[in-house]
Amino acid sequence: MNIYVGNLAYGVTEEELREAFSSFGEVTSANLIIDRNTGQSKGFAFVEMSNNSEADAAIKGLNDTALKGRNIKVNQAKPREERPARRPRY
DNA sequence: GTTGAGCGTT
Repeated sequence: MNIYVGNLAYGVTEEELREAFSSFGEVTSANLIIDRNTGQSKGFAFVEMSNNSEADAAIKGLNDTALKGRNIKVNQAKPREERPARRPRY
């Protein structure tokens, strides 16, 4: 179960996300999205949990709750969009 | 400041 976490404060880390979600169940992985160009957080992240019922509980329990001073948005993540591959010149 | 990456042809 992949979980999308948006509206994050820039100061939030993957560890903090993992801790927050681990209180609802086992966190398989936490992935805080960082802009590759600026090196700054994009303000959202993805948390993967092994048990989907626990994940659902985490979504309900953490959605729209304060984290580092900002209310986070938690939802089931959509499949990552495949980026257009750059192709060789004709 | 809300849906992810990087390799740098996948």
